[in-house]
This record gives sequence, structure tokens and C-alpha cells, in this order.
Amino acid sequence: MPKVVDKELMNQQIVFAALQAFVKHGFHNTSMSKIASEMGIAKGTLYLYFKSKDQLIEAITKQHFHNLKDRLVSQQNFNSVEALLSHIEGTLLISDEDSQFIPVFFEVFGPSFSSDKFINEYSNFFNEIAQFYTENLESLQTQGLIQQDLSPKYFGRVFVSMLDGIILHKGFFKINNTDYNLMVKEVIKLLRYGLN
Amino acid sequence: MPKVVDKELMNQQIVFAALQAFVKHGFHNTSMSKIASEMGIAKGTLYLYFKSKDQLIEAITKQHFHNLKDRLVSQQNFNSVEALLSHIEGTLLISDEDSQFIPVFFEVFGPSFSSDKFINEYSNFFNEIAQFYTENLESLQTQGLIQQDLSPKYFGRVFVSMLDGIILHKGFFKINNTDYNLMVKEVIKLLRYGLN
DNA sequence: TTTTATACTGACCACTCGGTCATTATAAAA
DNA sequence: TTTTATAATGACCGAGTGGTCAGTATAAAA
Repeated sequence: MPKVVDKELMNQQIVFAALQAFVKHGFHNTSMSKIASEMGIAKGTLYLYFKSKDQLIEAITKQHFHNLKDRLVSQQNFNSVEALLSHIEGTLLISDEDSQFIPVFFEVFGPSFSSDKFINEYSNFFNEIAQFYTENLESLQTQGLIQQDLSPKYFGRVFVSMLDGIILHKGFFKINNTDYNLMVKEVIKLLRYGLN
Repeated sequence: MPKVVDKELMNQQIVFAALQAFVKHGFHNTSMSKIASEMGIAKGTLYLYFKSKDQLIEAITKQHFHNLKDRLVSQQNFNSVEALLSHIEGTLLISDEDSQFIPVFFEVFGPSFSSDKFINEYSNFFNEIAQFYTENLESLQTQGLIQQDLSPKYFGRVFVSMLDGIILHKGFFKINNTDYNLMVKEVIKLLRYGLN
């Protein structure tokens, strides 16, 4: 009897439109009305799918980090330094779409950085990535493929910080792709020489 | 005849009070009225010194980065890789006091990350630091002290991103000093092997 | 003490925003 | 075609903001 609608699809469409608007104008300069009107729907409809603007950005963020982790952690292990370097290069060459989200993230969640709960969540995220690198470094080290004189545990963690720094700078400063690719090449060179 | 006031002093007092308020409540949750009332002056008075809220945050930002740069860029040039590494180690080993300010910084300025003006200022800051490293790398390269096969220009810029990432992670995730020092050691090792 | 150039005030304005809800539109079922 | 359960609407509200400006206070000079 009732009118039926694909809620899941609508959900995704809202998330997509909102993200686009946030990237373009910033979170605080994007009103719910604006999102609605750009979608050609009424503001009230947004509130049928998301209780609040906060809940909307939360959903976007959750999705972003979910995708991110899949990209950062490879399922297979690496049996050579070059395989590892290749994965790292792939990790660094993030899409503009992804890097554009970075300023939005900091704009929205900057004020949360004093919350322990918030920090712990992201701390765990990066620790898991670090663990992935640590395990691969240990394996390569056992096989004698990289320097014995480095600590996989600490190198793994600091390495993640470094990668994050590079990605953050791309996002913050909108470094153009030509320059950025050359920068990535330098990192790979450094690692190739430094790990052996 | 006229009433005379130390405008410079008043300026500084406003900047100080505004920063404190931003730190405490976040930029967007701090109204101009709030700043004024906490200073015991009227809102209108603020507008005699700063044309807009944006101009106020701009002044605060400028001052912050000015102080920071003095700490990060050494005046003298390095005549050996070890001297460079030593400076880098010093840069990374920032005090807890300084690193504790990082979350605060993002808490305060997070909401500004959608402003092009803010980003440009921030971008220039890091470019200048990168330039400092680029020049030193060029010099060391000319002397044959480091790998010929790297580009000082791009390495300098990406290197700054990496250092920033390490420092940011210390600040965000409150990595304890024991672990952090070991992490720094790994970076230095990587550079020592990788640059030669 | 009076004058006067400047500094300070705070009520007020115009506007925006997130969020609500009574009303209307829709499409599946009867 | 009528019924009906659900979806969509958008005018409206209250709260809050950045910014203004006519009027008032102040302190140096006359």
C-alpha cells in the first residue's frame, strides 16, 4: 500500500552530495538547506535520513576511514623490498578526491582533538597500520633482505607518521600532482637506499 | 587635548585574550561579544582594533608562525651529513610543552582549514622550511657528501612533510618519550643509510 | 574649569542556521 | 477508483552572530 523508496540509495546520494559541498565550501559554510537544494530535495527530507548535521559528517567520516584502511593495509605479505616499496608508492598516490577530504576533516574535528576518546580512536587506527608495516619489516629482516640494524617495531610506527605527514601535506596544501609525484619518487628512493 | 591610549598594547591584549578564548571554546564557538566581555570591554571596541573576526584570527596566526619559524630554521649551514642529521634530531625532539600545543593548535585553527587565506599562510611557512633543507642538501650534494641521485628540491619538500607528520603524531597521540625517542632514532638511521 | 578630539559603549539590525512539523504528494494495494 | 501507509515538503521558529553607530565618557590642552 505505502509509497516505497530505496533508502539505502538515498542515503548514499545524500552522503555524496554533502561531501562534495563540504569539500567545495567547507563544513561550516555549507548549510543543510544548501545540500538539499543542490540535490533538488527539501531540507526536511535530509532530516528523514540523518538526525542532524553532525550525524551526517560522522557517517561521511566513518566511510572515509573505512575505505582508507582497506587501501593502506594489503592482505598479502611482501617477499621483496621492491614489493613493499611498490605498495608504499601506491599508498602515497592517493586520489585528489580522498585528499580533498582532509581539510574538511580537520575543519570539523579540530575542536575534538582535546577529547581522549576521539584521540584513542584515531590512535588505534594508526597503530594498526603500523603493525602491518612492522610485521612485513620483520619478515623481510628475517630473510636478510633489509638492514639488520633497524627496529621493525619503532620503524613501523614512525614510518606511518611519515607517510601520514606526506598525505596530510598533499591534502592541506593542495600540492599539484606533478610536484607530488616527484616528491613520492624521492621518498621511494630514500627508502630503497635506506632499507638496504 | 584628546584622550590618548596605547593602541599597540591594546592590540596585544586583544590578541592574547582572543587566543585564550579560542583555545578554550574553539573559534566558531567564541563570539566577538564573548571575547569583549571576558576582557571587560565592549564589543564595539574590538572593532576599533580589528575590522573583522577574520582579521583577528589572521593576526594571531601570523604571530604564531613567526615564532615557530625561528625555532625550525637554523641560521648556519651544515658541512656534513652528521651535522644535518643532528639538527634534524634536534628538530624532532621537541619538548612536551610544545607538542602539547599541537592538539590545541588544531582545536583552535581547525575551523580555519577551509579558508584559502589560512592555508596559504600555512603553506608558505612549510615551503620556507623546505627551502632551508633544499639549500643544505644542494650544498652537501655538490660536495659529494650525499647521493647524487636525489632531487634536493623535491626531497626537501617531502622531507618537511615527513618531519611534520612525526611531530604531529607525537602531539596528537601523546606518544610517550621513551617510545618517541626510539622512533626518532630509526628516522635518523634511515636517513644516514639513505642519504649516503 | 572649559573645551575638544578621541576612545568607548552596547542596544540594535540584518541575517543565517539547524531543526521541526502540519500539510501534501505519492504509489502500492484493495 | 479508492484507500492508506509512507515519503516529501518548505514555511516557520528560536537562537545566535558579526557588525554598526548615535550617543557617552575620558583625558589632555587651553
